[in-house]
Amino acid sequence: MFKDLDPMLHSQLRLSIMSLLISLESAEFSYLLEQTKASKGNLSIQLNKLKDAGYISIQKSFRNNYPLTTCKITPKGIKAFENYVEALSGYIHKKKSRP
Amino acid sequence: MFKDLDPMLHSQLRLSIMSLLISLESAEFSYLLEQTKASKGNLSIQLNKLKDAGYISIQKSFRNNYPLTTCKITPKGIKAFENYVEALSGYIHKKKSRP
DNA sequence: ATTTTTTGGTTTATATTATAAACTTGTTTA
DNA sequence: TAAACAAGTTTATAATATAAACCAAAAAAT
Repeated sequence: MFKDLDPMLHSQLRLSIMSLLISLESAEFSYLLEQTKASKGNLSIQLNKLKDAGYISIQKSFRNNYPLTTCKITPKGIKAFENYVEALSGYIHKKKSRP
Repeated sequence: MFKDLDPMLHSQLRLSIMSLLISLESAEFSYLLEQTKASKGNLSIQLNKLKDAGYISIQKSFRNNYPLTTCKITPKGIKAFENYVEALSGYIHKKKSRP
């Protein structure tokens, strides 16, 4: 009846991150921070979880002497996102008209 | 950018329950148990949370001498479900085509 | 007729999560 | 050179989901 929802994506912040990354070539930590309005700590944690799941890759470098964290979605991440959307659709059908 | 997802509905089991109730006039505890494949304890807890939130009403009665718990979605619950679906749609747009 | 099992749940305890607060390391500005 | 800022990370806490254990009444078995 109801397909299981991937717990890695069934989180508001992680879903927001994936939603952004799926339509961007890559995104910086600070950009994700702005867009999601998460706290830095929470964002850091959730990015690492997504990385550990293999859903994103994280590249660390420097820009103007400051650390720069850049994230990309992986093919596995794209697949997982598409699966999640597919599974969700089984839950969110609209209300049936009543007598 | 991203609307907040109502935490009361952003739970696999509670969303399943609401998804069932939105297209049924009412449903018994045992029916929800079958359909959601949840444990009885978990179902009991989540039904009470939905009731406390005003999203469903719970009617307790007896049938063949046994207790019978019957649930209905409320107008508030219908509205909340519709809002949730609306908010979600902002997250689950499909992948943009890449170069 | 009394022990055992089943029905239909509820309560309590535990494991997992999400989140914010505090901290770190290095850089720039006053 | 001390204070403020950048860009995160780590630690602690609060909230959640879930299952295990429990309970009361009814029915079935002995």
